[in-house]
Amino acid sequence: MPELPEAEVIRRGLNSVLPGKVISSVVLSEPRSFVGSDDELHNDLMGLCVVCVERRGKMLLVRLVSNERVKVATPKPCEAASVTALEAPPQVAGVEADLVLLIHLRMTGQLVYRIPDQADDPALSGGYPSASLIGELPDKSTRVIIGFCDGSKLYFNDQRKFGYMKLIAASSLVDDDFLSRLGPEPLEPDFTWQDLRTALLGKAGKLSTTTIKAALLDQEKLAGIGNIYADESLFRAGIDPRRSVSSLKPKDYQHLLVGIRECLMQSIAAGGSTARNYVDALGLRGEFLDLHAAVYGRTGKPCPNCGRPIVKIRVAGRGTHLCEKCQR
DNA sequence: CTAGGATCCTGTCAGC
DNA sequence: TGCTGACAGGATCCTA
Repeated sequence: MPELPEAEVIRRGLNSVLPGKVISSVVLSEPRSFVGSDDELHNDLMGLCVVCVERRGKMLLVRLVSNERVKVATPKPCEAASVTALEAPPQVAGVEADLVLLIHLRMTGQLVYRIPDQADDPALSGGYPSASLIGELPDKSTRVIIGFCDGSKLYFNDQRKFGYMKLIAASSLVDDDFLSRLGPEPLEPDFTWQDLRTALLGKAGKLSTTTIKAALLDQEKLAGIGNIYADESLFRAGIDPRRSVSSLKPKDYQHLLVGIRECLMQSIAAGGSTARNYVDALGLRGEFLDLHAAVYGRTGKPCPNCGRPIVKIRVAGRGTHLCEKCQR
């Protein structure tokens, strides 16, 4: 399911094609997929020009300016070590982006960018893996279609309608219910294991009885980790997901931070991951689960470390995979 | 403060 | 073959 690495892979893909494009049409076939559609807010997208695409946790942010005549700055190249979003708002011809299209894919959302009559150009697509990534669009999972002046289109598909788009003023980003409560980014270069411990212990501090699995999934404590990377990170760190955050030693948090970073970076490099065929923003199949997953989706298969069967249990209301020998 | 469950929604799959 | 129920899990909301 789309987590931080999937969002980042999509962000990089879209950021390589969208900047400079002017929105010429918006088709909304599922009102609940666009927050504020009752007010026909989506009509405000018309005529806006894309500045850049950023990411915060699992959320994508498409920055837009209303003046379509402005010259768009060249998007910054992506650097593996720096995937930070919400940096200083980009300047376009001296004007800050004034609107932001927020996109959260939740569980089954996907974004597909298509250029008609250009079979040579690979379609950009990413998110939840389903045939809609490579099939004819729109289809029955298509919720929003954003058309651009050059004829290209961005499809927002979402089988289960949990994801959403939302248009807000750039100045209101700090007030957004979701964004304003998000925890720190684990891939921030200066994010230390002490920061990780402080974040996961939360408000209750050393008295917290929350399980480490629940804490990792809590976006207010740490941004971007979902079920797959929580399980994989804990395996790499050798930590039992049922342990409480307060029982973990400094060494555990050191190992955990390394595990989290390794998982996320490997997945981004592999083009993301999902339970089935994952197609990244360049139309390639993501390979994280195939190549690097040790426990997720491997119930009953041998632990790559000790050979004992991976077990699946329930922790924090989620399916949780672990090796009971290697994780203590 | 926390845990746990239900909720949103649809597609898939196991079992009968 | 076709039905039924369980399951998938991101985030929110409610109850205990």
